[in-house]
Amino acid sequence: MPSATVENYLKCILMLSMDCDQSEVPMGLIANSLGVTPGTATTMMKNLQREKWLTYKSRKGVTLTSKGRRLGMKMIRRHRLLETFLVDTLGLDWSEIHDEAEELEHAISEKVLERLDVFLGNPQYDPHGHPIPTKGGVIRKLPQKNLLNLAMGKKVKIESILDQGSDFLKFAQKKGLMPGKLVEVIQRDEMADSVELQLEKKSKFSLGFKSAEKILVSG
Amino acid sequence: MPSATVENYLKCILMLSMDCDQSEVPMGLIANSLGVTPGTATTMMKNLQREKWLTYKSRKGVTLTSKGRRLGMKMIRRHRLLETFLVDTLGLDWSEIHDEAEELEHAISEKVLERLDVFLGNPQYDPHGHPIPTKGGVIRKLPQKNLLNLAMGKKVKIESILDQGSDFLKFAQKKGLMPGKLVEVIQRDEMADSVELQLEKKSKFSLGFKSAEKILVSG
DNA sequence: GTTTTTAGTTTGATTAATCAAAGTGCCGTA
DNA sequence: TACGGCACTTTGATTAATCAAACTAAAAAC
Repeated sequence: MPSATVENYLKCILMLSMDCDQSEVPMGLIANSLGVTPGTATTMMKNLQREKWLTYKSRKGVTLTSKGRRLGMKMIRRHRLLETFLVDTLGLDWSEIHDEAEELEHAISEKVLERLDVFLGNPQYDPHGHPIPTKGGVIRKLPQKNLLNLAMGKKVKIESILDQGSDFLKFAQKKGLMPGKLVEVIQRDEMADSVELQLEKKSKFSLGFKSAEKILVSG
Repeated sequence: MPSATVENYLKCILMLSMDCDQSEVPMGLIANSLGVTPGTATTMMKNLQREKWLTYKSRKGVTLTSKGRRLGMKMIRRHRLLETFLVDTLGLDWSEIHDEAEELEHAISEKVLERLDVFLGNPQYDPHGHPIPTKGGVIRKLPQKNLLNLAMGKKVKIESILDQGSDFLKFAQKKGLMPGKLVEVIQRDEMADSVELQLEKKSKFSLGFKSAEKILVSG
């Protein structure tokens, strides 16, 4: 059985390889997103390679093996199903569930997870709009469009929020930036580095480029 | 934050002190019930003493401090609420939930636990009939009567099963020995070391003394 | 094409939890 | 009161995960 630490490394590497969209993930990103020193990451990569979770090329980065990808995907599935449970069943706020799921995902067994999946009605997306991988490890793609790269003056539907931080999520909720809501970009100011938004039945407000990029939309 | 290991030691010591009904718990019992060597237990006790979870007297045993008792009780509460959830909500078999809860109890936060408690309707007993401590750490006493020390020829209600082993629980379920069921001891054979039982709408069967002692009853 | 910077690697040490095996204190029996 | 045996303690070693800090390779800047 892989330790919780191993599970975390593999989930992290899989997620990084999914957004960078290239299989070789550099040390720096890994160390940074797990909050460990670069030396720790290097040492760990060698151990993970020894156990065939990934292949490691010195000063290049790592690539998951299929065994590694499978475990990483399993962890994402666990995490997102747990988040869904915490919000839908227990009624927790979507800004406070990430850390809870982060712990529980290492403790829940396959059997309990599959029961939970049935209990929740086989949800496709978690409360933040992130796709939940199937048991077999298949995951839907996220939309490419966001509030920054989008054509102005068109009403679109919010699909997903790419930030797990409690502060950002609290803010997003207050403003109504949640999956399913309709929104229109009514202005874009390159100098001010911000876009102006209009949500249905809400007053206008603006969002910096960096934040706007985190809101994925469709339609 | 105490580690999962510390949580396990304290829960174990509290449970031992509750059934031996004397505060000083000897090393041997602890090492044995946690499956570690005596040396490991001794070393650990010194560390736990350093952090004020208990007091340790060399070659005598340990006594929990109130801080230690509080944590131990919290773990029992978590364990039993989780078992209740696994059976009542997810529909797992009562023989397979102990080990699942054993893992989850270290990962669930206070906040999630209290939500779960509300969701389950503040249950008083877990699926095996064990009392669930309150949030404040108060726990009901188990009945003293069991199928061995009981007067014969009297119909009594099963309250609790004192064995977490999957095999025994599967057997008990098959025979109908579950909390709430009515049972009568119709014979007792000292030589054969067994009692003969009659459950409502079931055929007679017999149980060894050791097993009969594990079935607590009332009435 | 050097030099500087940045990213990554190595090394030596630490902490928590464990074991095996050698050592010790105590209790009961003779 | 001396002896044996059992319960407990000590010691030395191991494993996983981590860090700080010294080191090195490769990429960027000049």
